[in-house]
Amino acid sequence: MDKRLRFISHLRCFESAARFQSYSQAARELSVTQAAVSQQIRNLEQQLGVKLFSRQGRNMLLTQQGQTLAEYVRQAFSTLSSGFDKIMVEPEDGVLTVTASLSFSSVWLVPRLWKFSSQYPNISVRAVASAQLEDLRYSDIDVAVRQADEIKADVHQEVLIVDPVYPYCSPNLVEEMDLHSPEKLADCWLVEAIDPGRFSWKTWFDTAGVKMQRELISWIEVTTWEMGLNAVMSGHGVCLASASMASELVNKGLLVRPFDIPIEPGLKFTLLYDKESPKLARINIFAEWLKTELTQGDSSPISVARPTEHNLRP
Amino acid sequence: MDKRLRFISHLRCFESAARFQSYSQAARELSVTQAAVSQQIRNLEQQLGVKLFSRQGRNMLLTQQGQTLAEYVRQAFSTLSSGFDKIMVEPEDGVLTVTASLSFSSVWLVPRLWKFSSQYPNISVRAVASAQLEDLRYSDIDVAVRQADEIKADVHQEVLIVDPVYPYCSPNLVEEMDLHSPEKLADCWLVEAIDPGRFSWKTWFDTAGVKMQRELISWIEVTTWEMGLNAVMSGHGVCLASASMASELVNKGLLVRPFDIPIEPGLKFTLLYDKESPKLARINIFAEWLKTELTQGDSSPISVARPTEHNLRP
DNA sequence: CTTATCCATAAGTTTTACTTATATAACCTT
DNA sequence: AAGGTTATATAAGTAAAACTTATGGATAAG
Repeated sequence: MDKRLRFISHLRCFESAARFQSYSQAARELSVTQAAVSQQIRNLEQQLGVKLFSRQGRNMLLTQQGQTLAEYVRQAFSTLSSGFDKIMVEPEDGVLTVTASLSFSSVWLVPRLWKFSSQYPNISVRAVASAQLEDLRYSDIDVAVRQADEIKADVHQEVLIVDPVYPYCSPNLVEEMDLHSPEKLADCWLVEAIDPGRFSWKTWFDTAGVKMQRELISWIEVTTWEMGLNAVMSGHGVCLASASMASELVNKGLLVRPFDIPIEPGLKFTLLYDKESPKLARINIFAEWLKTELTQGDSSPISVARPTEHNLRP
Repeated sequence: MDKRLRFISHLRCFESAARFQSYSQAARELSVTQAAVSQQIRNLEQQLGVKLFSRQGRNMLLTQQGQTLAEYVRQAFSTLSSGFDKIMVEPEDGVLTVTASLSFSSVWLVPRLWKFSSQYPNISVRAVASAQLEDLRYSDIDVAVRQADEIKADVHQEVLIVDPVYPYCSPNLVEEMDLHSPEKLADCWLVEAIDPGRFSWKTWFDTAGVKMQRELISWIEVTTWEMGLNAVMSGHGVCLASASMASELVNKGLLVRPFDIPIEPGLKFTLLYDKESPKLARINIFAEWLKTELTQGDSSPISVARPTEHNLRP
């Protein structure tokens, strides 16, 4: 056993710092402080008796010897990763833990899980609702589905669909309020998220070419898409929602889309998982099913206003 | 950065245990306790979620997955060792620290270092005398020369010579005591080490075919070969010493070998160094010089009794 | 010149890796 | 069968390593 392998744990810091040429960035990657990285590398240099980095202002450049070692370390780490991959593969069958927002979980995912289960009876899906993205690398959660324009996470990301966002309300309200033009919406209660971002009623009215006077409208504020949908389903105003999320309710005749005017680009649905997960086989099956289900789920609305001339849709 | 590399330091225990199929032997190799190895491997198995060993009575057999991982780890470690080798090579020039027994250091090595230095002026040798073999892997000592039949050490060993052991005394004593037959030695003071092992006067007399009566002989006990040589050099009796150690003194006419009857196999001189030392180039130069010097140093004695018929020498 | 960013270092804190002690099982010898 | 030896497993305790926090110095950019 090579005695120099006693310092093997230091090599993680070394390899990361070598790649970034920066201790701070290495520290971020490894989720430790800069000082920890600095000390580990100093320690490694002392033990090996070799100077691996030379400081150039704020950059840590590799010495010739540092470059040589970095190459070998990279190769060794790659070999180890391959070894781990080889022994850590789980079969397709088994449990899969999926996390998504409360809205998506309750409105979309959970109502459809029976479909997945009947198609893949040997895969058991456990749904976990969470407001934030959960850790996918170091926790026991395997897959996440999130709705956001950009997700900062150090895992694999895959856009499933970009879901247009339309107004939705109960069928009764369409008749009751005679909703045949976008302007008429100003007479209704409008349901809006506390922090809607791009998916605000203002954005929609702009898209529809209608001038909105916020102070003349009655507002209902909600914290989740689900709450919005639940509100309008019982006749309380009109809300904005993505087509997929509303599709089940529309299919059941509980909601209609009064105007076929979307906010686009719509709501991005992203699938996230750890590329190094031993459950990759299982995750891939779920991902395919999810993608299919999301794209097929956008069926035509039962009742909808015709497009105006400046907003033609195929 | 592969998150599974967090467990990289556990892989030392794993690889050793895999090779030995024994935690105890791994523990010995790594200089830790069996319990430490057991816990590290249990930890690794838990973290990876993979069973790596299965117990068969007193053996720890690798599972299929354990075997697979062991192969990858071996390969990765080999790559790292190569990397270390590549960056840790020192040039031929520089300092070399040599350890040897007090006797060899003072009687043989130090008096000859000027020869090495003039031949290799860019290599500076530092001689360290020690009663025991020093640690060559984790200390700053590069090379050891020891005299012993068997040396237990986890480093590279190379027999330099097997040096015959003869009686030596001052030239005056040969005349004074008329030492023309081995039997005459019983009338002299005999110098012997406290724990001579194979190199006792009894062994020599047996070799010479002379019956020794210990209680009729006057004894001087010494702790080192050097002390013995110093004693007889000043006329105090006869001591046993290896040819090389005595050669300088013989050449200078300070000692003679009264009888050309050796104890053989003689005293084994072994060179030891760490095969992974960055100073290998330097060590090899020193080793070659040492070997040459030791074999050339066994010159003929100035005054010696002729061999008897049952102890002919070429 | 000021501000921001980066690494180096010392001191303190937390976590990991180790040791010791003991239990259990397997193996060997008489 | 009994007794002794050898091997690993585990719990509790200890020591060492790895980390954090705080601070200083250097550099780069505005």
